[in-house]
Amino acid sequence: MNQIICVAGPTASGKTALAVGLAKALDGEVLSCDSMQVYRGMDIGTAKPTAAEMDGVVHHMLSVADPGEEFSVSRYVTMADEILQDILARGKTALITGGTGLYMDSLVQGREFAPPSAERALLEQAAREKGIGFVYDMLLDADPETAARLHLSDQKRIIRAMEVFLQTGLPISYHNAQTRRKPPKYRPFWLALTYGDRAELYRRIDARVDQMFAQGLVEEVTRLLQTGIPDRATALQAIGYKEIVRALRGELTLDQARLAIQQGSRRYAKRQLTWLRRNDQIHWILRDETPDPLAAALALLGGKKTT
RNA sequence: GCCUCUGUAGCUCAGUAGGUAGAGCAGCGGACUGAAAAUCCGCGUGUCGUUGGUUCAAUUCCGACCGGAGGCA
Repeated sequence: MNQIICVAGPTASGKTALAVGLAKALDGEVLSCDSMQVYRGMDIGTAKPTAAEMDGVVHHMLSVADPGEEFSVSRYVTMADEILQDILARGKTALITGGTGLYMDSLVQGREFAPPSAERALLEQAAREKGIGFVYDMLLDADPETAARLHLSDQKRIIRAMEVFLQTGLPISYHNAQTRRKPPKYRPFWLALTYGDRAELYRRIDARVDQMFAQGLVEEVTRLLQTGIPDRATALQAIGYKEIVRALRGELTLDQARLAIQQGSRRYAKRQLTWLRRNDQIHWILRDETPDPLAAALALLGGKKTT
C-alpha cells in the first residue's frame, strides 16, 4: 500500500473531506499543503478544516505561523518534510492535502533552497530607483538563458534569478536544471478532485464565499488588523482578506468585496487547474460524475496495489 | 389597437455612406523552482432576433413577423 497520497484539486473541490475519509480508511494523518492555512487566526477565509471536519484525524501544518511572519516554500518544505518523515516512521499513511501546487511539488521533489540573503533587499531597491530594466540588464549578463525566458514585467522572478546568481555565483537556470534531473524524493500516489463542469465548480466557490461572510469573515479580518499586522504581510495577500481590508478602509462596499472575492477565487481555481494539468501522474476524480469520491479514490488505490 | 424606440459576443454597448463586425467587463489557454490565495504572458469566444424582398453582395436598405421598453388611447 502507498504510504504517501497527494490529494490535490482547485479550491472548493472537496479535498478536505476526501483526505479525512482516506485517513480514516487507511490509518493516516493529514499533512496540509496550503500557503495560507499555515497562519494562525486565519480560519474562515482560508476554509481551514474545523474540528468537526477533521473528525478526529490528526492534521499537520495548520496554524503554524503568525500572520505577521514571512512564510515561504522553503520554510514549508523544511517543516513539512520533517513531519512527513515522522508520519512514515510511525507506519502511518500520509495524506498530503491542499491547494498550493508549488508547495506540494517542492515537498515531493525534495527541492532544496539556498539560505536567505541580504542581496534581495538591494535588488529590490535598485529596481525601485533605477527601474527593473536595470536589474534585467544585470541578469541578461549573468544568466542570459533565464533572462530570455522572463518577460520584462515579471519583476518578481527577475529579482529572484539575480539574487540566486549573486548568492551562488551560478545561474538559477543551472540550479533548476540540476533539481529537475534529480529523481523525486518521494513517490506518492496522486489524486486530484475537480468538477468536469467548470460552471458547477464556480457555483460552489461563489456559495462558499457567501458562507464565509455568514460565518464572520469581516469580523475575522477586523481582529487580524487589530493585532497590528503589517500591511505588506504575505498573509494579507490572501484572497478574502485583501478585499475585506479594502472594504474596511472604505475603498469598496462589502458587497463589492464579496464579488471581488468570488471572482478572485474563480481565477485562483483556474490557475490551480493549469498547474495540476501538467502533472501526468494525477488520477482525476470528477465530482459531478462520481457520487462517492471516497469509494472512487479507494478503488483507484486498490488498483494501484495490485501492480 | 395605434405610434415611437429597440433587438449585434455570456453581460453592457459601439459600428458598418451595403463588401460577413469591435470595445469594456465576464470568460478561456499558458507559464511558474525562497511572496505561489503571489506574480507574469497570451486569446474575441458571434447563424449581427426571424423571415421575405432589392442587390453581384444585406448585420447594414425595404416589408412582414416575433421579443423587449416607452407613449397615446
